[in-house]
Amino acid sequence: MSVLRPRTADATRPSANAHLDLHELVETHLRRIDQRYTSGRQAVVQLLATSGRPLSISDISSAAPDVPRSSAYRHLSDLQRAGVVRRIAASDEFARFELAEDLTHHHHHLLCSNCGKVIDVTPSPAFEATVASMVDDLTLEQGFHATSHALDVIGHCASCQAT
Amino acid sequence: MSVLRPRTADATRPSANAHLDLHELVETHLRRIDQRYTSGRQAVVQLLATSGRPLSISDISSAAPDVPRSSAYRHLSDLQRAGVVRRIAASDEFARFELAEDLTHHHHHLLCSNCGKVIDVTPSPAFEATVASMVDDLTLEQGFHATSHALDVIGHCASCQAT
DNA sequence: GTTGTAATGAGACTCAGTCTCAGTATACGT
DNA sequence: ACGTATACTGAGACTGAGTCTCATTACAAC
Ligand SMILES: [Mn+2]
Ligand SMILES: [Mn+2]
Ligand SMILES: [Zn+2]
Ligand SMILES: [Zn+2]
Repeated sequence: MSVLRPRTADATRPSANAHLDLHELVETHLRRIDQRYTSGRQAVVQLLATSGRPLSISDISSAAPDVPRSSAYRHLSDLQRAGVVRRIAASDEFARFELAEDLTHHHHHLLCSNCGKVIDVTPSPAFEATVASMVDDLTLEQGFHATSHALDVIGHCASCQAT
Repeated sequence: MSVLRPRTADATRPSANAHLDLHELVETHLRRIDQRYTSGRQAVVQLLATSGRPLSISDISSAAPDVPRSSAYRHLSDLQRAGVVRRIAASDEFARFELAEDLTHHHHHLLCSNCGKVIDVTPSPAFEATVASMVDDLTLEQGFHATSHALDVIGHCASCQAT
């Protein structure tokens, strides 16, 4: 039983709490590769789930100082192997991490080329349908097998436009 | 006068050779920031111009062993400052470099998540118009000022599908 | 409890990328 | 042609995000 994520479920509303569902799903994913859902991993997943944006290792370290850096790296890598976490490359030198789209929803990123900030944006279904068919076209003649796509918008965030 | 790129122009056809145009354009960009277009920089630009795909430092080093690594890094960084080169993050840990779209044309990338290979693909104008308007939509409500976009398709290249 | 396996923390280590500095090349003014 | 200022270069030291090792600890199963 973890202080970080008390799992005392409210039995009267089995599926009411999205957080419980998320963590149970994560646990399933980990179990599938014979891994346990320990408190350190829970802490990392909890951070990613509530941040609203991809987090760097520094973000994670300062938000959860009790999780050692080397463990945080390993947690993220294990969670990635389990299909729970996705690593993304931002405009700066630091990798960012977010929950896999299977556990959240498909979305894209605005990357600030000045400060490195990454902002989540969710496009309309119509947009996505268009993108998907375009991706098929691009992909076909190269003998390339597409598994996903990423539409990044590069520019300057609101705070960096003051400069 | 460089052995790497003889600039003896054929005066009878002033604009017939695209390579000459490219290098003159690069020189202009460099001059704009008080930089010279030296032979090492020429070698790097020549490689990027003829490769047909983004190159890693290793690619560049093995294709031009006479250019020291530290100089190659510096050339790329200087050329990037001059707006001639663009750095892109692939699926692996290694950065890739390509000529800026101002000097070539707008295009996108297929990233192999297995071997890290990057393939250039050029979408239709209709596609691009769609993407551009979608980008505007995504961007508007965030107070974000977009300067460019990148549509990456992640998957497995033809050679890696045999596995 | 015993045993096998997974997880952890501390810190050594790797290596892509950056920085320093002494020496060299190039442009420009006279 | 010469002097001067500034850009450029190569060698190698250095940085630091990310990885690996290993001794120890937690967990799950029987
Ligand atoms: Mn995201
Ligand atoms: Mn490209
Ligand atoms: Zn910013
Ligand atoms: Zn491949």
